Amino acid sequence: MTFYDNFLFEEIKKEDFNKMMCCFSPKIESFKRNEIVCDFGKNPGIIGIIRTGTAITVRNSVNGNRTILESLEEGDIFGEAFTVCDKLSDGIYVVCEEDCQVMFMDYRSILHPCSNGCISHSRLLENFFFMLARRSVMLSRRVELLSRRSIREKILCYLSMESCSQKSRKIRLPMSLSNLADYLCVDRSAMMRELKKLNDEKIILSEKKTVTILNSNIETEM
Amino acid sequence: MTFYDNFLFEEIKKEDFNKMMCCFSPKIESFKRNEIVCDFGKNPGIIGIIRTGTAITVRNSVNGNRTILESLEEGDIFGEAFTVCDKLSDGIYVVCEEDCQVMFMDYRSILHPCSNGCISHSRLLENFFFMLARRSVMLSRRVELLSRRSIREKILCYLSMESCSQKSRKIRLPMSLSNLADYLCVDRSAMMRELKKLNDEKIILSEKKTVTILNSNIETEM
DNA sequence: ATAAATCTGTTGCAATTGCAACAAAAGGAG
DNA sequence: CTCCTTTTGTTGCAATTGCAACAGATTTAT
Repeated sequence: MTFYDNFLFEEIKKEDFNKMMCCFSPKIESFKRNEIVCDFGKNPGIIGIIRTGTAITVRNSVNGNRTILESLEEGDIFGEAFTVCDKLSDGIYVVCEEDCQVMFMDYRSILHPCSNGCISHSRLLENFFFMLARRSVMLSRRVELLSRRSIREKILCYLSMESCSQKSRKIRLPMSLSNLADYLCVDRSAMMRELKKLNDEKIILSEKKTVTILNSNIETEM
Repeated sequence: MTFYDNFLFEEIKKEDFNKMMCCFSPKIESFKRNEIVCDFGKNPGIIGIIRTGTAITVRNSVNGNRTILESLEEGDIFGEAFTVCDKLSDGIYVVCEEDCQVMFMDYRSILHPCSNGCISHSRLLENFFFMLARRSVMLSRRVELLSRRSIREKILCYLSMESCSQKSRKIRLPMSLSNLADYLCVDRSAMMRELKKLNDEKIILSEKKTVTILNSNIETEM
């Protein structure tokens, strides 16, 4: 997969792409597991696109809690939403999970039509818009999840969402249980305890990274 | 304020606006306090713009918890992020706070250039993009807030954000304390208790809807 | 192959939080 | 002004959650 294959350049001709690249002057870098891809505290206004590999957006607070704000995969875009209040971007990083390659660009070069008058710029804008909309949807789901008041509700909400997107009652967890706890913003051991309870009550059946929803009226319980 | 004055139509000529309105076939409706402006469960794919008044996006879960997902003010746009998984839009409503007037449109009519070939459609798209970006930022902040593990951290995070956007240590709360508790997704009485503690510890000074941050290193405590 | 690191699974205990219930204050409607 | 609704402020108690600390399993690195 090349950067050209990214959804951002969908329906844009190769020559227009190359022309636009000159306007954007993008930087391409590679990262290994656990390396810091981007420190928002130091790079406000930057936009990155994951070409290969995976990464996570995390916040490390001074009292030692690590929170996973987002999971990033091939083709995902990051950065455009942390460009408001510098203070709040502090402690937020993108960290490489599986070795990845990333393209960095400046926020404004996408927004403003290039002086070269690249013909496909409006299409680019539209694509970017779609990506933002998708991101907005993802964030809404996240808020939806985090607004649940108890660990049980968070787990069930998460499973319901995954079940929905995986189109099956049998869900394969896309991350480790430790990371899931960080994602749900709860204590890992407390989450394990709750998972066990849900198993005992025969509401779910979980083994390793596979969870099956047994109780059919989960949606109505949330 | 007319709909034409909305940010969505920034830099779009009045005649182009009128022409586009034919393509969008928008519906304009008025609402009184506590009336349901929109039920996402019944209207997927709809987009609304608040012309006057205020509203909130809430989710009523069957076990009686009410969660405020968003506050909507004049010029705000809602709906575009709840168009994924129908099941999850269930129980989510926009409810009128202060009497308001709303314009409803179809999501797709903005995305796709009208067949009439309205000249300003690309500008409209760009404006819509900005609104989405702003929304994305807002949701990120929300996730940022809700990912805090304790009530104390949530309060301090909220105050820090408000202080940042109000550019002052003396903050005027834009909602009632009851609504703030719903916004932070915590029990109201527990929040009151924590507010009292913060006052006792001289970290904040709160009286009615005015809160002053006394301790200067709040950011580092989160 | 072996060591090191990470992840899973458990538990007791303490702290935080939610719940229920109430009284007082404030705000709106007639 | 007076009633009625909403909001604020409090508290005891029970339930949930986080913390700390393990041991075993699994994965990754050398």
